[in-house]
Amino acid sequence: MENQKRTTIYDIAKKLNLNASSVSRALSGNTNVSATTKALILKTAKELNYRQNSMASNLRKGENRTIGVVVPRINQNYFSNIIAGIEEVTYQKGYNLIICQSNESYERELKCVDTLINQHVSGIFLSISADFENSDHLKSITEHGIKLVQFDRVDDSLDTYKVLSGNEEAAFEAVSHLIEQGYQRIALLEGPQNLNIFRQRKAGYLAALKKHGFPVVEDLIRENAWTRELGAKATEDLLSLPEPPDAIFASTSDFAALGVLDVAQSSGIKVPQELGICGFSNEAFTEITQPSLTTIDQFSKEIGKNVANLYFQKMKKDVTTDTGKVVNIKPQLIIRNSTLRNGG
Amino acid sequence: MENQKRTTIYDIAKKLNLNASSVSRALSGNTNVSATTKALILKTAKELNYRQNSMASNLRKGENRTIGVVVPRINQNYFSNIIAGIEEVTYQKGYNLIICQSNESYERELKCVDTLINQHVSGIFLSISADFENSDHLKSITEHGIKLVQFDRVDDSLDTYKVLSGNEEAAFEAVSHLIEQGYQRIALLEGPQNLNIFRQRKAGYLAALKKHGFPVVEDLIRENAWTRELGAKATEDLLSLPEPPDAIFASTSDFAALGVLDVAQSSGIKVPQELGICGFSNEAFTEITQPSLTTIDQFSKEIGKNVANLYFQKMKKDVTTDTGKVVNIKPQLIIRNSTLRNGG
DNA sequence: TTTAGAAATGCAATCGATTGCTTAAAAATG
DNA sequence: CATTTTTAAGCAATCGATTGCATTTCTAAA
Repeated sequence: MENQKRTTIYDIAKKLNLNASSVSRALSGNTNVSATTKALILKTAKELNYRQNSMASNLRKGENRTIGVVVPRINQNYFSNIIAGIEEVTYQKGYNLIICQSNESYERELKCVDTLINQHVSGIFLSISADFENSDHLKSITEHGIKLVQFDRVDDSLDTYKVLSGNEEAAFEAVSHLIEQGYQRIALLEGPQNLNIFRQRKAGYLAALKKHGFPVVEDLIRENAWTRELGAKATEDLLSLPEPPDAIFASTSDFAALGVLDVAQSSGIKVPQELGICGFSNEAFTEITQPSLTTIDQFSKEIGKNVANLYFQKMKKDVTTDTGKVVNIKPQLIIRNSTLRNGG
Repeated sequence: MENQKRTTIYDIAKKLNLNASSVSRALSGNTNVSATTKALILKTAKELNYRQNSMASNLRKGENRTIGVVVPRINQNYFSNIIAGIEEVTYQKGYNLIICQSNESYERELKCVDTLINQHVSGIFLSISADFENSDHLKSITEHGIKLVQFDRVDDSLDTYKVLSGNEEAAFEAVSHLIEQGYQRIALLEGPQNLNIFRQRKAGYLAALKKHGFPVVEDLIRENAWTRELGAKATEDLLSLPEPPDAIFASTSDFAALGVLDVAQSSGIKVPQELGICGFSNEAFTEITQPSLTTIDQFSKEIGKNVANLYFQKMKKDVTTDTGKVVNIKPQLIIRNSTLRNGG
């Protein structure tokens, strides 16, 4: 059962006293086969349990209806939803997905890309890892004639297809909302600045402060606070300042925001009265916490669909596009109780 | 850039006035090549930006270091963690993963399996979809010489490699715990009975009742309540009974348990005093709800690792195995506030 | 210097499917 | 019935890498 040879078109041909080319034509729905032999071929193919060898077929045809996806982690809601969105489109087109995780490691990202290039996939959809160094491997992708679509965490300097998230505007909106709610000292939890998305979110934060005439207090900006634990740690630090913040924008993730909430609750600080909290990504749990968390929805599944559609060149009408190579999905601020201290 | 031909070993051979076979040997680290030419070949390979065509290589060698994974949904914590676990092992072995979702559709599951067979993957790891009909496609997998590992939702009748979860014991434990806490009328939210895992959980529930001399009340058993909404609906029904339950075991999922909690809170019913709630799967949010939810951890990442290890025949020692083909990962009851009405 | 033995390289078939071209058979036309 | 046209089927090369076997080159021992 292990080592049996699988039936090929030659087996079918031999059994029917035909040439393999006729079998191939019959199976691929080609016209140049008589109806009777075609029926015969199809019948014996089923009998012999024949399956096309797509490796041979792809090799000969020089095409490969397979797309590689590289994400930092698949067990994160945000990314698995994107993948679900991608898959919805590629499935319909009859394309296969090879999904790889970089595990936020640059080295591993390189390896993933390498294997995908060797596999001769026809497209690669990629979101770069946290310890991103340079984009030689991305250039390599296009150099090998493979279509690259970057999404979310992209290298701006490369002229590839991209699906972006309007991080700056979203952060701007979030901070503006906090200001409108009367918060005066708004802290920022920021992510690794080698990733464009975190730079953009910080820019949005700064822009909002500027617009409303608020000073930028360096002490209120904390680096690399993007897990629940790191968020909690940063919050403890912040709250022990002589002039502590009255709101924290966890621009890195909802997990960081949860860490903030943890500390607030254990220190008896009232949210949203004494401390406003805003996260990022609209993870499912943000609706469940007490109080529920204000956050930003990025429409991850939509992002995924757009990535795939961009690949297939079928863009939706209702999205912003620049050069025809870039799609912007506007995120949405979801206002919940963690920042609502006056009626709105 | 699109249609350029990729360099092959023949291009390298031609440039160096060598035969392709030498190039192939040099690149595959074979011994029968002189050190000088080997160095030369490696150098020009890099210059010409050569990448092995794995389709050609696999075709010739008749092997394919690729494994297909079929899951109902990847944007569910439980499954994406399993995949993460699988990937951790397969990555080390230099295997690629092709991940497919059946979206809980039997028809689509068939298609996934079909494509994977055509791709000549060397293994398929699969968890069957909710509207499972029959396992002809699974038989087909092994008939084509592909090693099949089923996990979680498996077809018991097939003699394949399996990683199971001890659902019955877990459910038994959970219900026993509820009984110990003094709950008297324990309701069950059950899932589609065509899936073995839900049958097993029900069996565990019934066994626990029996052992403690509790009657089985049909009215307290509700079918197909496995989303937040359906869980809420079922709870409303249950609570309007003349003799409502004082505990609900949402054996289907934590999402259903969340639905139960929703209704309890909106009807002012105190949890755990007036109503005990227990979920299944230990989703991340169960720790966050107020009160936190008692649930069952299935060690999903562990399951994934074991699936892959079973494929590679390297089993851990600390797990139960039957015939050497089945691995059991014992789940663990996580007791939290939603069922703790006396000190324990 | 000759020659056995080892090392390096070349040759050609192979994996399975596809496809341009040629030939054979059948159908249509005069 | 002869000829042209259409249709069906076969032949053989191809995709790119691998590998058993044959051949050449080199090394070292006689």
